[in-house]
Amino acid sequence: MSTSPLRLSPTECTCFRIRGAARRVTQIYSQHLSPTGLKISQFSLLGFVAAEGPVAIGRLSELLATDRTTLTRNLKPLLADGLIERAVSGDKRRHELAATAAGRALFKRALPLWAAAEQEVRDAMGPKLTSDLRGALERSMEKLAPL
Amino acid sequence: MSTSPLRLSPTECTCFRIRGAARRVTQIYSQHLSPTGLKISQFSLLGFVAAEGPVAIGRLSELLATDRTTLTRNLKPLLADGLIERAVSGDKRRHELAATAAGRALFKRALPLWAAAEQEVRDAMGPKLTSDLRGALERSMEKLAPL
DNA sequence: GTCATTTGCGTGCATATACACTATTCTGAT
DNA sequence: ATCAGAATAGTGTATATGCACGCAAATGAC
Repeated sequence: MSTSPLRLSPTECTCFRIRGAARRVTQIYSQHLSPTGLKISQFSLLGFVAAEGPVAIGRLSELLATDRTTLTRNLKPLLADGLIERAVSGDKRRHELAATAAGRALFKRALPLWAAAEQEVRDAMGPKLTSDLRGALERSMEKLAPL
Repeated sequence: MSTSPLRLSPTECTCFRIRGAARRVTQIYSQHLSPTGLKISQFSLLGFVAAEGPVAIGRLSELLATDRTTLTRNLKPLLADGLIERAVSGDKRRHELAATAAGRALFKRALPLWAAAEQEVRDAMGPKLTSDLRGALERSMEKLAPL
């Protein structure tokens, strides 16, 4: 079910564009979050673990749309810093993850900094573009979800 | 010049969303480009170097909206594979980069694979969402450009 | 109960990303 | 001519990303 023909110009590459935008946005959030020592990925990861209670890596992988093995490594600094802890459940293969008290406290401290980053982006782009971008991203993720 | 108040839900984080979409889109392009041995970043990098003729890293950094030091490392495999070569110009600080014949040939071979990836994304998302997303990304990059 | 299969994870390897810092070269003021 | 400062690029360190592969535990067919 092919659509219209494509203008062959790698400068217009959707992948290039979205990666560039991701880099730029990441920088903005990183600057705001830097006082906490958390990277934006760690902030998201910690937030999901805190919200989902004890959760296995495989489940997190689905929630975050991130490769399982990537999460294994991204968890390392958070485990080392005592922000997240693991426990084994009945199924000894499964490694349940939960936020520690320190982890929840740090996330709470980071929340306003995250909000400031979000606001900076919103202020720079304006409310319409902000909502357009988020809508397009959300719909794209639905359409592009792996089988 | 603050806009409307913000709903405090990291699940709705713009950065999280755009990074997730970038991951997914990157996977699609990578699969298509894999026969060439080029990653999508390398494809873009090679394309820009080929198009811009001899170009310095600092200039590439602006064109690609990527940190200069990131480019230094991303160039390594391309230099090692003889796809790009460096030369010193009059200014001995500046390292001019140019695509080799092999580099241009490989890029030419990669182009249809890139186009297929672009088409797959377009087919999955439909023409309207594709154009909406690209428009939003383009405008976002303008608004978020660093000072 | 046994064993092939499935499931859940971690590792090895390679690339991508960027901040802080360093080294070299050029430029302009004196 | 000299030298302070700007311009250009690389390195050290740390995280992010995912594919191929291997390992152990659970499951199901018999």
